[in-house]
Amino acid sequence: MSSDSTARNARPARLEEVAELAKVSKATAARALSDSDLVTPATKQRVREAAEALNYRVNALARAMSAGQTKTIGLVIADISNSFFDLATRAIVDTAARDGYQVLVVNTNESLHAEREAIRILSEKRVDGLILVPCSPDDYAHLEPHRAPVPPLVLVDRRIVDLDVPSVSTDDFSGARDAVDLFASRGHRRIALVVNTSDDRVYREGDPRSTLSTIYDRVRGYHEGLRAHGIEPDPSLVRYVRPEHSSATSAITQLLTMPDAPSAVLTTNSDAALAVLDASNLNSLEIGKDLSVITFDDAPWARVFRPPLSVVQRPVYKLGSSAVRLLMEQLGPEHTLPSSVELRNTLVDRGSVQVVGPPVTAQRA
Amino acid sequence: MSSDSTARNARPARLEEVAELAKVSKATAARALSDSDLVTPATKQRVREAAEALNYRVNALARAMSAGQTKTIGLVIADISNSFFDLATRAIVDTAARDGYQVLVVNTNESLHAEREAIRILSEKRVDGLILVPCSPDDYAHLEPHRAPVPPLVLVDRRIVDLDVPSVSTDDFSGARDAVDLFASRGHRRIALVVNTSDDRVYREGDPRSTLSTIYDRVRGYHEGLRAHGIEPDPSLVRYVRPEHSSATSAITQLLTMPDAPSAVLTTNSDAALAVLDASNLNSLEIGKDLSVITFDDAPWARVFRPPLSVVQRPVYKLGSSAVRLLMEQLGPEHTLPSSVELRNTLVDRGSVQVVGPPVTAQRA
DNA sequence: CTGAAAGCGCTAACAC
DNA sequence: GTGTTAGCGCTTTCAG
Repeated sequence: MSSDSTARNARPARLEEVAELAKVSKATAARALSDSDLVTPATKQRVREAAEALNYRVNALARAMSAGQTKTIGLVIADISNSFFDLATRAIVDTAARDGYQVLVVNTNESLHAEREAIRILSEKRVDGLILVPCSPDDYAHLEPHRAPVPPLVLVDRRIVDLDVPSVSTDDFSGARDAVDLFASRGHRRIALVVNTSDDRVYREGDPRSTLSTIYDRVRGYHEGLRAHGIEPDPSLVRYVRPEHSSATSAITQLLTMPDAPSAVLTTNSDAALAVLDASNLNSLEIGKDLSVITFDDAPWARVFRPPLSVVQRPVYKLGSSAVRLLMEQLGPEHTLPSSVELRNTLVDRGSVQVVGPPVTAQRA
Repeated sequence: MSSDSTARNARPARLEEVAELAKVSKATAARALSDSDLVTPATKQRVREAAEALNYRVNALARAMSAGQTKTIGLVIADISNSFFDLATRAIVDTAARDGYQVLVVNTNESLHAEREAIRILSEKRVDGLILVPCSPDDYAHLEPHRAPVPPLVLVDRRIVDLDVPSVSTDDFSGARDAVDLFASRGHRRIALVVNTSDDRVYREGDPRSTLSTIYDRVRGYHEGLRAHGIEPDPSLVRYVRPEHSSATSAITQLLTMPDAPSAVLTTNSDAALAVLDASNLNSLEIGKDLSVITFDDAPWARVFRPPLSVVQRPVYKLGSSAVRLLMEQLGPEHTLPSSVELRNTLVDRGSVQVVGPPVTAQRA
């Protein structure tokens, strides 16, 4: 039944063939298909029918070559399957589609080498722009607009202090501070912080260039929260755990079973929270009773858990869609370099923070 | 400090410029960069240095035009942010990268129209192949190799009965049957099935063409499980809920509070499980005690939940990587059309299925 | 309103 | 070994 012109493996029809069938030139055919005013309605009609008959599809490669744009953006993400990045990915894919762009996704798995490779490949494929979750706070030579041939760029989630590139992030300093404030106002004094990261470097006060910005902000916010309540920071209450669930669980077990163990834990993402819940189970600690918990990121299970988990809700979808918006501004005719955006987090107190003493109010500086 | 040739917005260097700088022809330059044997080591060196100096990046578009392949595959997925598809996406992106392919991702949000558009766009962009989670079991004219100019195709997760295209799926019939078998062997007789789908159509026995294959298989497996234990199917125990959490929760509340309510529930994915847990909370039903639960898909939170959830574990990562493998076989020099693959599920009994009567063994037909 | 032709940057077949 | 050249399929002046 199928005509040869459309059979499998048949080279798809070219514009020239459409033009021939419609008995016009390539130029006219092209104009007709792009609905140009310079073409007679009758001619347009003939061309459209010819295209339809041949099942014509423009070759976007050829178009991109002459037009100078691919209508494709690159997304370089640190870990797609992270419960946070997957929603962001979706936001980016959907938002970009609305603007007529498709998204070429590369996963770096938090490897700097992979990041460099990804950028090279996406540059070669001539993406019109790039959205990137950088994996290092201080190794960014490959991102410098003036050194490498990098397409217009937007950073998501993590900022890079010395790099003059627009970024979209969330106000994690306030998020962490507010979480600690909630703990302290309910009487907690031994408040732990579990930082989930595959990066080895730890927070160093006043040195935002050596830790991922998300981590830096959260640790700083944590300290600020303690300070506001006159609580002396105890380094042993801050733990860095790797993303692998098992290693995180054992590190946290150690935290929860140490002498003078914390009564409250703030975790930097929902995977770390799961590790805390797991460790609590293993050590027969009841959440919301023996141990209070707040986590960054409102995973779908957080509100269903018993007790429902209190969280620092980050506007993940908006993070992604804003990134696309910033990129589109750069791609627009204005060619403006947009300024960075910091979105607000929301502390949602659901039930995993118990009262252990009389209400306490912070003494903000 | 930056030379003009590499400054921002400067058109990236072309092969011709590299050739000029190295004082050779384009052809030689091209051969040198692809490390061909036909070039003197000395010449190679010169060309490489020239390329380096100009920060040369091949234009993959131009290469694709003459080479006839883009080294890009398209991924058309029904819902990226679904806890199941995000891992599959990652598997596909990672596996493809290992074969030197990048992935252009499009989300259809379960819309047939979006699916058709996605395929058109990806065809235009000349992807070498396509991995697709189809959103309809019976509307597939746009997927027919002999009707439309569709690139080599592999279906993931969902099969289409009458469409001769390789697919990768999991053995969900057995998964559902085994789950019901476990329930029944522990004495459950009122066993419900909660099907999470955005498709309106319901299961019709013997009609695998009108329901998504994943749903068809699971309902059939559920029935088979009941049959093996001599339990009469009760239509009121099978509920179709839409993905939106709130509507799912209310539908499930209705199920759990009806007269002669089920003592066990099997859910077709982890989102549905969350809705069941939520509804249980709202109605003060304790999981593993008042209500037994098994769910498809081993979400990260399932084993941390109390009691830990028993699940039908699907090999999600392998689902994705197998899809890439099947696609690569089609793209290979052999041009073989691989046969479909069905991966095995694993029933993991963790603790959300209680014993309500004496042990019972199935009477398999 | 329509057509002819010059690129876009690369690869590969064919000369030398 | 290296150079020349003809496409790949489209868009877009520039002529008419």
